[in-house]
Amino acid sequence: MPTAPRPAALPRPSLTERRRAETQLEIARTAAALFTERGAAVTADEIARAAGVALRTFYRYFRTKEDAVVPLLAAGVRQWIDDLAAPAPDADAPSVREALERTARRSLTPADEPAAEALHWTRGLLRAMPGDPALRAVWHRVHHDAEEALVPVLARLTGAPPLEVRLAAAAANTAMRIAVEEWAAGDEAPDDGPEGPAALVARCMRALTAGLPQLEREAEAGPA
Amino acid sequence: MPTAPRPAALPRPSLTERRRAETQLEIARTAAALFTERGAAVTADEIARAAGVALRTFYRYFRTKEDAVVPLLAAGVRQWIDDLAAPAPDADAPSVREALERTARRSLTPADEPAAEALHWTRGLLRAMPGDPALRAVWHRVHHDAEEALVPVLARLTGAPPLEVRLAAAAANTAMRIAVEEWAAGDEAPDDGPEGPAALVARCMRALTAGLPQLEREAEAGPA
DNA sequence: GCCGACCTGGCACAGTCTGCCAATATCGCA
DNA sequence: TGCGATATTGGCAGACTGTGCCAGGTCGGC
Repeated sequence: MPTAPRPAALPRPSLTERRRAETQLEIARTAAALFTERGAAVTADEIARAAGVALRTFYRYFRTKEDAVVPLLAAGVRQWIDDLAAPAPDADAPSVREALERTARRSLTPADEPAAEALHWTRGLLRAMPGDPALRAVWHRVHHDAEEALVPVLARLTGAPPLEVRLAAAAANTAMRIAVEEWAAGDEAPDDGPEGPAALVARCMRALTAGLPQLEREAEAGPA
Repeated sequence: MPTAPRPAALPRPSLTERRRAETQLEIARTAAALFTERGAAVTADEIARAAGVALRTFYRYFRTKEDAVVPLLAAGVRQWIDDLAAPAPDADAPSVREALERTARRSLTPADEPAAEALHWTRGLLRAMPGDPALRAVWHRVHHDAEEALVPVLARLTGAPPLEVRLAAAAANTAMRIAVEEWAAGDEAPDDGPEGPAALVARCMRALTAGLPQLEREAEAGPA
């Protein structure tokens, strides 16, 4: 994860560090813009030039061409998990399911400009994915990492045995992924419609953590 | 999907076709062997030479280097979905959940040599994945395709609305993925131990489709 | 025996990604 | 203010990936 995990107590990220972060974000933005409009056809050199850096520099910021969009795609998920991991300040402890749903909602309701921007680019990139397998691979890698990061958090929150924790992490992560995918596939013009991503993720989270009653009904055999 | 979808009613796959399939499987085996022992370091040229074909020929069978192992990784999943899609012959229609669990079990209980071999290589490849992101990407791509293939099948079986169907497909697919991953991570010497993949997938499927009660319990806040 | 379809291999080439070195900017310290 | 330590940047060479193109070989039908 390229986003620096600095101790959060330093008011001065050392100026050089800030420039670095700014450069990285600038490359990410450029890459996202190019990918959304031309798909897999864009070359690493193009991204680098458009972002105003040399090709060699680009590869110092990102290991692969597609990695350039990871900061944008991972922003929401990262905030979600961090939020979930933070001990609830004053709210009396709800069930873990409620905590998952609440934090997921919050992570999909952009609070500041960067969050809104990341969500916007995520939508654009998701729409470009059907035609670009490599881009889809990044999306799945982001969620694979999220699933792994979710495990220790849920282990602490539930105290359940390892396999159950993994399944819970996978279920929660899947709810988040599908909610965002479905939202991005929809065609509401502005970024927030009647069925925004936050509302969707709540429905998905509830369905996946509370069980899928549709599967228990007797199978109504259709025609051959 | 490289595996040819021929009509199943032809006893003669045309000899040339058989040679082709044999060559493809041979390349896949070779690639799996090399990947399991040396990880991402193997080159496409090595795989091709070891399989006895030219580099150019290798790329006629597979679009990318890692794609070479897809026939092995996808075999089980493919059989699972086909089995689920086939109308139950004589058994009285159980719930969809039971059908999912039963077919999943069956797909992880190798019936013939090729199935056992695919499972064996899958295990080896999964163990090589932590050190090889590209290999992990193939694994996730296989499961992404499986999730998509599952949607129409579950739509027919349940008659549920689109979003619920997608969630059910994702849940079932996740159960399968995690069961195999956990089985591969275990250290039972032979291919089948006390907790084989079939038993594991049954547990995972039940947990993910019937709900996760652990998440509903009050969160027992641990120490800060 | 000839012809067309297909598989195969070799070659050239654009693109990806890395190692190495020189030039430049920044920071800490005297 | 000036100097050395450190870090960022860019250019270049090179291995590897993946594709288009063309030539040679095999198998089938006419």
